[in-house]
Amino acid sequence: MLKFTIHETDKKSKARAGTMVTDHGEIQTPIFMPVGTQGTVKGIHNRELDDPIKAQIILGNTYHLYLRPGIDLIQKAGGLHKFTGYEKPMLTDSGGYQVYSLKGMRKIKEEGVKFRSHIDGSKHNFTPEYVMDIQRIIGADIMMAFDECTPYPCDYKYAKRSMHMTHRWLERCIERFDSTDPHYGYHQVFSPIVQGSTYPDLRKKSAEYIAGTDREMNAIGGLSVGEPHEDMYNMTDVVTDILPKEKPRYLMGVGLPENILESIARGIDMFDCVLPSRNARHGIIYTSKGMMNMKNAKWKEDLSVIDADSPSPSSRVHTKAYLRHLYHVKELLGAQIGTLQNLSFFLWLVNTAREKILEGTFTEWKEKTLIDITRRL
RNA sequence: GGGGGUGCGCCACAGUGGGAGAGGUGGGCAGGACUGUAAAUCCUGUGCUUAGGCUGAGUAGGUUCGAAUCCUACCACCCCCA
Repeated sequence: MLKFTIHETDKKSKARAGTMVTDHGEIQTPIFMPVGTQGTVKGIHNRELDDPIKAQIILGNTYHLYLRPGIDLIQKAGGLHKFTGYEKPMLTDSGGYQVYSLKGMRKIKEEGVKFRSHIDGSKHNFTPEYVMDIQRIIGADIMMAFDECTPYPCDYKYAKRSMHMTHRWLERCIERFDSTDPHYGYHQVFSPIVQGSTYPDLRKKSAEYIAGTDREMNAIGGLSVGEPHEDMYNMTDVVTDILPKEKPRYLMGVGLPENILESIARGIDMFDCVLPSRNARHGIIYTSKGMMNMKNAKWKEDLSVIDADSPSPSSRVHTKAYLRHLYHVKELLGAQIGTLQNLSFFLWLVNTAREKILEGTFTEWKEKTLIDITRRL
């Protein structure tokens, strides 16, 4: 069973600091989960997830791992932990996000989703039941429901219909999940996902429905797909007022550093986002003093270190001019140093938020920190 | 030394071979985007300008109403022969 303990709740916001205990280890919340879609967080090694990043849990993706290397091999290897050598907690996304991002290469029906592989165009059929089976084989500590992530903007009629279908799919996910056992001897948590686009009444309805399924944790999906930040925050607010306080809440796909702080304030415990890792490969560096586009000419001769306060040693040693050079000549080390910097910053951000919640100074710290981290250097 | 070929925009390569094209592709350079990873990716710009235009096809002449295109000389590079 998943144990979740809340140690402290902020007086001026809904922020909380807690601990989740999985069979692969503890997770101190609020937490940011680096995304490792294909069995690796792009650009870095597992041991760097421990040090300097201090990751406590990472993501994998059902759709991608199913296509390559395929579930037979993962099963043969003894699950994704064994296959990758990463023995800390893992969460798998269900492929619901690919229903959204691979639009044009899939067909959504009540029964499930027919995909065309983005690799070779081959046809595949994902049903809620099959996605549960695949995630059992992958063996992540947390399995996500198969949902439809609606795009933005999304008209009310479609959002409502999609939400109801996601709820029906959820029933099927639960039935299959509850009637099957883990393959590898450790517990797997199942998380349902709230949908409802940017409509408060739909979000409320969905949150009530999801809360009613009484699972070990809950997630909010369908946000950070291009809607204004105010909508994202409002929807999160509506939903966290309904989802049970005693269970972890996961806001899927979020986000920018400021999104994370604002969402912690609204009662979110878990985040994931490709932004720090992807942007690192594209030359965007996040620090506690602001963000930099390292490719810009302004850094060409800047021989000061990347970030003197960084948790990542390479950022304290190497200069901005050197990192810019690495990006310019497309050396892989640039992406590596950048990924280490961004992910260790994101983990620093949530860990510090946690400390401040425990100290009772979260809201003041958040307001001050927002000014720093949104600065463009 | 002789013969042949080629020279344009930051670079390379294609293309054109009397009516200009500030044209193509790639790269470089300068910006921008990226939120449960079809992404080490994608997009925009890249002669000057007072925004009307102006200048421009190795250099200098010439022929022509008109030349990147034809002619002459020179320069540079490439190939072949000695």
